[in-house]
Amino acid sequence: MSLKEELKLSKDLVSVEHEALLGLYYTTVALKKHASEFFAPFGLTDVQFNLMMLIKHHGGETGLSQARLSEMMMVNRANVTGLVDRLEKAGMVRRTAAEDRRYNMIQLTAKAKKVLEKADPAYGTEVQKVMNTLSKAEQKALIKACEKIRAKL
Amino acid sequence: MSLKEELKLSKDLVSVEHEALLGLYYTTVALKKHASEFFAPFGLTDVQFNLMMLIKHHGGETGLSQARLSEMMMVNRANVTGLVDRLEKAGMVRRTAAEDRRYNMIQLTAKAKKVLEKADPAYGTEVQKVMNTLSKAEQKALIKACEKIRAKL
DNA sequence: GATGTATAGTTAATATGTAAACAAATCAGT
DNA sequence: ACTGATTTGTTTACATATTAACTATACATC
Repeated sequence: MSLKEELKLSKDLVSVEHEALLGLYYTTVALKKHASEFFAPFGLTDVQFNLMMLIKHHGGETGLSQARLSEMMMVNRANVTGLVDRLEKAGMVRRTAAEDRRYNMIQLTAKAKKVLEKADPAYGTEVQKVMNTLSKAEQKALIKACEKIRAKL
Repeated sequence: MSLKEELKLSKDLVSVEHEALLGLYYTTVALKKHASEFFAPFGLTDVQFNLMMLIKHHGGETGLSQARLSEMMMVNRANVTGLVDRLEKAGMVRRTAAEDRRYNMIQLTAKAKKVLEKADPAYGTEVQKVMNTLSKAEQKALIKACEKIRAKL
């Protein structure tokens, strides 16, 4: 369904460019809401799951520093402080000292690893289900289009 | 540039599906940041601009109710309360009584209309500039792909 | 007309995001 | 070795978003 229909607008959108922009925006909002609902039964938010997945898949033995996490999540350093605070309080990560004493290395706890054992493959399946609405060619075209847009920003 | 490069990942992403999803997500984040910076000189956030544009273009003589705004912005009613509070405090909108006394009809002030006179066309130009990285055909394919994804959610 | 149901807006608690200012630690160049 | 610049993480103040519980109003049906 077109955005115009979904939002019950009486007028057409201004331009195809604008429609494409809003399409991206509203689709991402909808995807985030879907992810939120998906992770609720695991006691996680989508952002918390993302942070934990980054450590699981890219943290190696040491974990990741908060600065590296903020870079990978494309968010401010200050935001990661709060995210790690809440995950630490929930018993999912711990802050560990590094050689360079400016860094906190963030590591997953056993509890987090156990939760991810279930949540990770389940989410993978869910992503497949949603995105396979598009053919492989369409998926690749979407990736390329997004890359072009990001390059222009 | 690929997401893998942008985020400086050492490993490939899990699947094309996942890459497409993350591409959408990170592109929208980048677009929102770009919009934020664009509106800062006007003393507006991107969300505030959006809300005001909806009233300008779809509010007619009466303005829009908060419930209708929440529907068009795909956000919770409770969120609109805060948005309107802040815009009212800034002198950009006013709450007006409707026949049905459950409704607040939100209208633009003269101050808001004056700001939008500049911000609206300037933003239109900016959107063209960013999105015209894609051909019209690519834009339409992007719109279609987004519609298919939203239909699956 | 009374009653039950639905809708609109607000409030409170919480999560996520930003920018700016700060302290502590490290690095670079002399 | 010292000095100045940079980097990391935190704090504060704020904007945006959610859910749940609440009030006020309107509607539907008997």
